[in-house]
Amino acid sequence: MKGISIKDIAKQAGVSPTTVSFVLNGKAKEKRISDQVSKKIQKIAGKLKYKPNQLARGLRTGKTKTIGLIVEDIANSFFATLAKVVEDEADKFGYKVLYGSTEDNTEKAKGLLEVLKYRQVDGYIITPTKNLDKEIEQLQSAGKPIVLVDRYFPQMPSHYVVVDNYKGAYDATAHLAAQGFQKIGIVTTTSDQVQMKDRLDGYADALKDAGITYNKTLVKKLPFDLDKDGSNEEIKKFLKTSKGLDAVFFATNYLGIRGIESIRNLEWQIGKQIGVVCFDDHDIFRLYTPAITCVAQPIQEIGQQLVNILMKELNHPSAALQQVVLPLNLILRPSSQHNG
Amino acid sequence: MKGISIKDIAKQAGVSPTTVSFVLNGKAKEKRISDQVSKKIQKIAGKLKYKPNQLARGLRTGKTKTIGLIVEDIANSFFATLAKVVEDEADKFGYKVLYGSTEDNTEKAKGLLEVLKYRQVDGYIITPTKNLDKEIEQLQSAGKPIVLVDRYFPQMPSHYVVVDNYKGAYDATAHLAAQGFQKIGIVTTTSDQVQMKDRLDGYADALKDAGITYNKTLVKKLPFDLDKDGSNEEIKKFLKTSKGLDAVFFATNYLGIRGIESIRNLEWQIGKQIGVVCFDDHDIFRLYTPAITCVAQPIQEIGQQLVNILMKELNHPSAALQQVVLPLNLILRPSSQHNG
DNA sequence: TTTTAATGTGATATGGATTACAATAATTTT
DNA sequence: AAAATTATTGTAATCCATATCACATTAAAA
Repeated sequence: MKGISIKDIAKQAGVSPTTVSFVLNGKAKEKRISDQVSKKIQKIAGKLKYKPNQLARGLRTGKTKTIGLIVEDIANSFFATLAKVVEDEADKFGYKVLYGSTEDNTEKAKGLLEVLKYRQVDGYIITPTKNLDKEIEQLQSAGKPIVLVDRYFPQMPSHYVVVDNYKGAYDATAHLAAQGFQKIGIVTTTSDQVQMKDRLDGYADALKDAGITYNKTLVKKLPFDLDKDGSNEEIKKFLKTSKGLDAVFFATNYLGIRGIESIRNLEWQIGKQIGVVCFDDHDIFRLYTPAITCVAQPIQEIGQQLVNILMKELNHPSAALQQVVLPLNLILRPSSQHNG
Repeated sequence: MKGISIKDIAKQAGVSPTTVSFVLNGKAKEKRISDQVSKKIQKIAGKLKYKPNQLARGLRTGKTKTIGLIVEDIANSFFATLAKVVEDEADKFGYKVLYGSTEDNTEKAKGLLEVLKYRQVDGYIITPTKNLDKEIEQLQSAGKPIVLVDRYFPQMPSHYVVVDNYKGAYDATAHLAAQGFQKIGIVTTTSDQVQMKDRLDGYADALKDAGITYNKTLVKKLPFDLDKDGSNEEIKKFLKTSKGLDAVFFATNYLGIRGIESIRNLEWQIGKQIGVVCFDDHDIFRLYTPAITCVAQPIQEIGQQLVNILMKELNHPSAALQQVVLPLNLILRPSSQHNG
């Protein structure tokens, strides 16, 4: 029932707890513990299957070997997959993960940060919400390593791993234009954070470069917390009232999923009546008929980079900012073929 | 940088740490601390924004206010959604969640249990793998509350929250039969754990009750760790070589997703050439053309029950076993309409 | 031979909260 | 007025690992 403590080992080995601690923490050489004693302690620890009490160790050292993962929504396939990668990678370093979803709500995010803070996680991987920069800066200046993901604050120095949202959106839109679509709309979120802003900019610039005039009425913004049915209504209304609209770019995976549903409700033929491209891949996009062209994020790579950067910062904090922008992959499928 | 400790409050209030502890833990009355002192302490604690150090508290009390969540695969939408519900529910009680994925691998599961154990989580929610019963029993007899989910060990007493797999599979299969399908196959996993066994039994009994002979060659079992491409090959082979097969029941959501992909690769028309029903709902099933009939799990309810039972056991351990079997909901869609 | 240095290990304080027990002051009882 | 209660609060031990400093012993250097 009770755990084996360092004292138990010390008693059995006939040495002091200090010596045991040194040996088990690999400081035997440094602290000049004799090989004899060292081996004896190792052996006893092995026999008793000693596992250090992480609470006690954490209390003393201030390190909990735990990282906090704050995502927008763990139920979203992108973040769920990311969580899995992060879990696996962190495990390689002996770290566990405490997670939380913000629902894109700043108050909820602040709450999560606070809980994680007084649970003393060693470092954070955060998908920040709007206005979370102050809290993040506070943590940073308290010496806590933080790596942002999916988005960041342009005016605030920080480590981050993001994707090239601008280019992704640009490529997606340019592709639609190249296919001959003329009136290309975008369904995005009301968020004015950098990742959405970049996507919108990419969309706008691609239009411009294709000689198509940017038309404000073809930009539909939906709030994150609008539910499925509400979104569907809004999207349907947008599609119906945008006369001549022949293609849409959905700026997130869940908007894409809702978009497909809306288009289906309207009984429009994707590919024939309306071209579709979506940001972020998803099983649905691959399997839908017709399959949906998308801009795929390298989730595996994102997760690995996140954890690697965090571990580096935990072990050898450096002044240099690690800012990674990963390329996206435009996957062509029938949904964006004109007259397909 | 440093946190506010109980000592800081004690100093400011001019009392001992003991008194502060009593007051902040709501034991003021019980320990007969005067209202005056009590209020003063509360006020100071509020002003300093005191947050107890969970490590220290955990070390002393043995309670970490953390629960371990072990799922099969956090990237799977069912488990991801469940994780979110569990997170939200646990939060209501002030608990945080440490999670891990087993990949249906017993060794990995054992590793997770061990890590969670020496991290001293207070309780567990576990999707057990095969042969994990011994480890679970050990934890139970060490007094750790455990609630199993999705599956359990029939010969081992434990708390659990599962769904009525037998009836779900029965209803799904019976529905196919009622629609006039004659040669109904099932694609399931090689797992012989109870949830899969029940699904297979439900399938078999429904066939029998419909006067259809159970045909062993119409049962295709795939190992969990077979990758997407491998599964697709196997499923295609199965579909092609089962002469006269006119409907399939996929026993898990990921098998269903792969099944749809396989059928699509074969260029068969779901609904027309082959009826399809799947266990577990998914965005894809709702949106696919034709939409896929499925047996939907009440994820919200599952998560709530899990956390509620766990909290009850954490606070007032009882001898009674909480064993919840939730009903499933057969959602009819075009994929299972004969000649549809 | 004496001093200095190296070697190997232990005693103790620390981190922060909880709790068994002790202690003091205030009140009531006899 | 002395004794017995009761009301309030404090002291110190505890959970366990770790870091600092100290100490004893032996070997090397002066």
